[in-house]
Amino acid sequence: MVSHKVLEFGDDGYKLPAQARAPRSVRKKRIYEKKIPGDDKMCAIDLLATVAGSLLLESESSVNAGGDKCVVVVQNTVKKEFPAEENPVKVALPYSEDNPYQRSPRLFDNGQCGFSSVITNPNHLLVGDKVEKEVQGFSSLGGSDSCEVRNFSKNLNPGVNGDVKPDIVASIGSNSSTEVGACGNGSPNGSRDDVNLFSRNDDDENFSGYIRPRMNRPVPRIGDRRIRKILASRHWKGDAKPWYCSKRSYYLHHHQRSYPIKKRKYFDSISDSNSDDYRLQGKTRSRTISSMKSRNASFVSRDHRVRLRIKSFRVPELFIEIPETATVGSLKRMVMEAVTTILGDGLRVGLMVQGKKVRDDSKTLLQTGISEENNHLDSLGFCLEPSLETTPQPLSSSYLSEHACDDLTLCHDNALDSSHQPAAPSPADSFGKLGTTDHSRALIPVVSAAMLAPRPPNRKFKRTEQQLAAQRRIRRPFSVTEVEALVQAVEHLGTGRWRDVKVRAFEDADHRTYVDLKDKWKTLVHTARISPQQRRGEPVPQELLDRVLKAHAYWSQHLMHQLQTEPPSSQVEALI
DNA sequence: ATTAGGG
DNA sequence: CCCTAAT
Repeated sequence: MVSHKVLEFGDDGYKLPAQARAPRSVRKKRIYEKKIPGDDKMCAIDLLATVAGSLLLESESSVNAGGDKCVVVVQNTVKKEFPAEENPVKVALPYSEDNPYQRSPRLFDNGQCGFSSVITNPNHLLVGDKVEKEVQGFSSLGGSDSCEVRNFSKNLNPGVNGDVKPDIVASIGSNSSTEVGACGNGSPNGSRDDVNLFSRNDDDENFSGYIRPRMNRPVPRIGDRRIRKILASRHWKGDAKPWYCSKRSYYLHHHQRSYPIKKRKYFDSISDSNSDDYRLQGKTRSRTISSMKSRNASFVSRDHRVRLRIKSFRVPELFIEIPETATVGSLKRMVMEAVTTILGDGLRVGLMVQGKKVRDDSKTLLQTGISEENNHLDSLGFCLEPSLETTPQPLSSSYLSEHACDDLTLCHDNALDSSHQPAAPSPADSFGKLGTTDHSRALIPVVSAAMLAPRPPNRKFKRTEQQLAAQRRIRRPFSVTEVEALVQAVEHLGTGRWRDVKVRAFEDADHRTYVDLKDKWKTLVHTARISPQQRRGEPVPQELLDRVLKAHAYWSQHLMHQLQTEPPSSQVEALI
């Protein structure tokens, strides 16, 4: 097995750090960014089967919560303290004497940092400290060996069938008391044995990536974009060779060293694979997804470098309150229906490595740190999140789903926080309850209108520098080749049509947005105006800088003509 | 979704 | 690169 751990640079000469930020969920996919169909989709049925299968009544206990009901804890949990007044449950629930759901058990979320749902008797309303108490009680059951990862964002409509938006973190491995990822630092080593993950070298492929500005080079159009890219890469490989070595050495000597110490760790942990390599992406991604499709799936395929075995997903912490007189069968049914409801709205998979969400689907596993050598398996975690595609429209829906991931991270930080400040709950997202119409049959989400209000910013969980850094897209200096392509495009299109510039010259460079190009042009103009001594980074040929100034001047004069039309080629020629 | 400009 | 305001 050969692992690419040595620093290497693609033909375009720069290294891509491991933690390139994925597009935030908020960010819309760029229109020119093609999606690979079915990529991050999971079959809800599979998930349901999976989760349902792994649903375990790990600790079961009767808690005298008053009346004739008993409470069952479905999973271990570490108690999260939080101020009662911030407990969303305290918000008055739409319950009244004539509430149609009164006669039915209901299930709701207590608003803890993560998922926790309770099925209570009718007429029983948990409020503030009450919930706090019960939670405390449960936590003792779970012991200290487990930190349950949970986050269950619900979007519920008052009084009617609503949407349940689960954000479930699944555990990897068979150690049922160990959670990995989001909240889970409880048992750092617990999952190791249960996650098989190793890499092998693929002889057939090399993983250098190539930025390939299209410039005027026609690319053979084949249906599959990826294929096209592969061809493009190979095509360029030859062209790029001549300057590969010098580029590489340049970056070794200058760029790597010039990186802030803080960031340099990236380099150490990155694999050699360049994230610009399109070839790698489909493979690893689909592998990860598919491996999660079946419970206890084992992957023994030799065709992939990384093999993951995910024993099962785990449902979030789940509290159930049910009358003692209820039958075991009804309890089972209730749990099943609850899970079904949770999963009903469609899910997608989230990946966490060392407590940090990996949002960028285009990152390779190696870049993410998922490799045999540099594995972070201790903190490798998958979670189920509300599927954005399937996400229903109701008001808070988008809000909740957008922040579901953040909550996980926040939970994690809190779990790690020794000071253990009262964990501010996420008032809105974790709050909700499920009711049943006819005696533990269909679960009907119910929610108060207060839930629909946007969640106030949580100051206690201000994003840390690290988090912000992780969010930030990685810096990718423009290569001379790219600059050349950019200059040429601007010469033709002007400085106000960055979208066109993007399509024209950088369509295949997915990491270059038109904003990036615009910004680069801005800096290019600036660079061209300052003395060579003040310039930093890879030197841009003076010839190009001259063209930059020339084009900039030209288009400054011809703003009116910039509408839609290119200047006569003669002028362009003259421009160049 | 794009553009423009400040940070 | 990020973030925003304005289109």
